[in-house]
Amino acid sequence: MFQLDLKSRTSIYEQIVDNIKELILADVLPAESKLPSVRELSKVLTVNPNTIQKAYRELEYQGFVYTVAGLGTFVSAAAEKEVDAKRVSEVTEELRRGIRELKFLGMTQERISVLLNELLGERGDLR
Amino acid sequence: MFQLDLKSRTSIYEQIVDNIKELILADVLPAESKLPSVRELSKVLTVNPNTIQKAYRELEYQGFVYTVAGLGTFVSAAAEKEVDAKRVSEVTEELRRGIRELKFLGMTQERISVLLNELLGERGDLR
Amino acid sequence: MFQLDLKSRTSIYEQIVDNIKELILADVLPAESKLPSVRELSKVLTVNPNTIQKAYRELEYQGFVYTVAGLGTFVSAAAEKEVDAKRVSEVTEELRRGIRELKFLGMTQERISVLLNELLGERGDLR
Amino acid sequence: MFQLDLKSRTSIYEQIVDNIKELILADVLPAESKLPSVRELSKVLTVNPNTIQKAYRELEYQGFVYTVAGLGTFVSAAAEKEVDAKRVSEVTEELRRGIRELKFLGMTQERISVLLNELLGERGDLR
DNA sequence: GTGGTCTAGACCACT
DNA sequence: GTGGTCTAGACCACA
Repeated sequence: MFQLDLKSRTSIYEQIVDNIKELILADVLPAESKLPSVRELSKVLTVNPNTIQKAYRELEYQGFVYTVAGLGTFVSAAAEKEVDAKRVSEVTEELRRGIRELKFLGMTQERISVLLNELLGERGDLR
Repeated sequence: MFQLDLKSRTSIYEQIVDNIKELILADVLPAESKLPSVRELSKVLTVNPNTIQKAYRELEYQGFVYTVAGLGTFVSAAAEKEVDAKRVSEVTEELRRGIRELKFLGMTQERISVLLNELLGERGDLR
Repeated sequence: MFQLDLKSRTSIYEQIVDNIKELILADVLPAESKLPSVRELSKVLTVNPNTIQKAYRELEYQGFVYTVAGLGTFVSAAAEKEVDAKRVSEVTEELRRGIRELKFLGMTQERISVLLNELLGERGDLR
Repeated sequence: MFQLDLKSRTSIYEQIVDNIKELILADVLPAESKLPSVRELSKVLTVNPNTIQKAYRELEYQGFVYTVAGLGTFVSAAAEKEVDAKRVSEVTEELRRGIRELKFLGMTQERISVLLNELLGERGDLR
């Protein structure tokens, strides 16, 4: 399904949240499709079930999935996709900092540009 | 100098790191200028000296400042050394996350591309 | 595991760093093996947990171990990443000092050269 | 005379000691020649006089110089140059560690060899 | 004065 | 259980 990077400093449950969000947005997991059960995903990723639980709860809180007791967890229909202007400007600020830091570290503008295009292109099939 | 948000989920020392990096990158703290002493900043921010020191140490690891015991902590000259590959890959990872999140938030690849080019152009005279 | 010399002029956390590096380099602690937990080692060495953590953090900075919060600290695989230029230049500096000191001590350049070649040859099968 | 590297983590007085030892061993400062006065060197290096004092005291302790009150500090006649076997083996151990670490960091044996020859050659005119 | 280290002990988040 | 952060307060070495 996807891979975890244990060496990353982002916590495991957050990585799971991010990856599943990505899969949903890329339509690999379409609306109303069923997510793997907690136990199942727990085995696949060799991760503690509690950690999966936490990730699913977070996804639910963020409105990406909903849970039906006894049946499983399902992808929500796309509805809440208004662009959150506030969050956008926050992330923009983060990107600004990152780019500034790359300049500070001595990368030329050209190399940064190449890098950004690569990053943008990754899984760039989101339309 | 700047303010801390004690309610924030980012730790105090990280906030200090971020803020000081910001000041350095914006050239408010120019190269070779002296940072406030650990004890001084500790008083100003009403934060334990150990916490300040942790922040300063982190800034040193990231190459933003250098320390002379008995004298103080000073801003490093930008990019005076070889490009720090490790730090670059860390920042790259941050940018990757940011770009991904903009996609989450519903921005099209094209709009993101425009945004990135704007950001890259700012103060583009660093070359 | 190893012993500390409280009378030494090198700080406790540095001694811990050095000792663990030694164990890793000698493959006593192989890649992916788990280090003792902070609290555990803290008890064994009768040293404050903060001190152990400082040592572990330093080892992480130097690329010898990685940390997963909630799981533990693990030995990194050797040279899995790009050669860390920063760390290399630090070690180079240490070597420079060592060679200089041998000259101080009266060894001729030729004898030093022989010595270095011997050292380089040891376990030369790493290539 | 020589330069200090404030960014180095070795303390200033230690750098001074090392540099002067080097000058003595390279015979730039021959036996019985006079060292610059504390005040003089203090100005040249823009360093606190106390720091110079400390360096001179250390050099005296190590037998490299002697001080005549009111006259100045002078280089000792070379006498104590028996190779200190114990110290040699300590330094050798440090070099062994450093070389092992470079291997760990992914440098090939050949590159290390080149590096060591460079280091050995620096100021290699010690005979 | 400066930074650096260490302890004791508390609290939090993640697995 | 794991690591991570923070405080309060002490002591040391260097400039």
